[in-house]
Amino acid sequence: MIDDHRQRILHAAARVYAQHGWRGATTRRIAVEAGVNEVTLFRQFGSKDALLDLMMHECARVEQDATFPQEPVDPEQELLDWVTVHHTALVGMRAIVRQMMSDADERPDAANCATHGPSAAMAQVREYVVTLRRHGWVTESGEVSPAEVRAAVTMLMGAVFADGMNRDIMPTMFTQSVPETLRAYVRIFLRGVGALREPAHRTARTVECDLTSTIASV
Amino acid sequence: MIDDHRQRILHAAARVYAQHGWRGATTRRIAVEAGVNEVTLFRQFGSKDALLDLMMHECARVEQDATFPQEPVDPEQELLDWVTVHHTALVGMRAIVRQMMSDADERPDAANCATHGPSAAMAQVREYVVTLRRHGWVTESGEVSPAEVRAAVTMLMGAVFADGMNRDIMPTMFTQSVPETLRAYVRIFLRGVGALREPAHRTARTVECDLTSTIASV
DNA sequence: GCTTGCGGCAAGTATGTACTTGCATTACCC
DNA sequence: GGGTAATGCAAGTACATACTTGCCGCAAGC
Repeated sequence: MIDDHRQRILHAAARVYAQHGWRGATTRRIAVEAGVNEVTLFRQFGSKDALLDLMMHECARVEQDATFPQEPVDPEQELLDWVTVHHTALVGMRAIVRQMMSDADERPDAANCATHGPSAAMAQVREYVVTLRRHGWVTESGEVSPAEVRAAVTMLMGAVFADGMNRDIMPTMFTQSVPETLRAYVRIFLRGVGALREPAHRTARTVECDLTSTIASV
Repeated sequence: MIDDHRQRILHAAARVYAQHGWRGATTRRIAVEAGVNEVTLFRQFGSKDALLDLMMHECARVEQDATFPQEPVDPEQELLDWVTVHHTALVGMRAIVRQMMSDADERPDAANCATHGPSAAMAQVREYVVTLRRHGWVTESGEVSPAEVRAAVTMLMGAVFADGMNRDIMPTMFTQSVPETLRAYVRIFLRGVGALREPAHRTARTVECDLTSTIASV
């Protein structure tokens, strides 16, 4: 197959780029990594820049298949599952994302590629929060402003992003395991947006924010 | 002054490195940026690697002077002030931090340098949370586990980090202004750790997590 | 069987980069 | 005024990188 070579080169380019960045991803290194002759690389893609541009666009086309249910049943678990999928994906791509972020100045395409995934994910969570509200899981009363709900989504995404990106190089900042931490992120997020254990219109129960103990103490 | 030259070169190296990374920070570019002859650079520092290593260590020595009060009075405002200082500092350093994170693989020193600041900041917040608890601002009852409090600190730091690092290249993820967003982060954090509006031992009042409306509805 | 296209191989070109050397200039200290 | 140390300048060395060219082998299609 002809495309076999092209794919192998593209994947090799991604690996080398993830490790060494744009300048460090030399045609020689990519060729060695792909197990092909360096000249083949130029014959197939024209130039190093064209190859790396193509690699980046292919990279941006990768789609997440994590979705939220139309009808929320257990928000904490659903959010945790979703966050776990994205965290795992991010950890797998963190090296390449780091390179893209540092190359964003000189290669605008890199920024676009790195931005694509997170933006789509963000939109998903925002939509899920709307669903939660529609189903009565998120309180509508003035206690939590809509602006704060939006910021909460940003906060959750930012925390997951920072966790996935930095956990390996800043071990002192992450003393707990990934699942434990992610669950805490989700719980704090839900508490932050005033999500209830049960939809408000079904049963008027206590707030997730552990009203039980508080009310008991009052 | 002799050191005038050294300082100018070091600062120029930092600027060039922030924009182009290790490989892109060529001795020629640094020399032009510093307004000195390229040879001077070698005579002063020996080699490019020695110069950049020194620059990084100087960079890591920069200390934050933001502190928390011994006696918390208004946790939301105190945290907001602190977070704002760090966010501003991070935004000012985001270019160089991005480069350090992507160079972490090849230059371990870069990782150390980039890690130093955040680690110290993290420790400060952790300590402040302990202070809050000691002064009765953070509930001790089982509603929020200590593990979750620790994760909340990580979450807050991660969100601030991600905000400072990504706001410029992912504008779609940040629809609100910086002060607005930071305040929301802090409020969600406080709600997440179960911080009260008033210390528990002074007045048994409602929880920040808007118990007022909830209790009223019960 | 012959063409056609693709890939490997060897060599070469042009440019950039790190770093060196030798010499002239300048400024400061005694 | 002379010695000394730092700097600028011009040139050069050694190596890496992006990219080209020409030749050869090979496998598939007609």
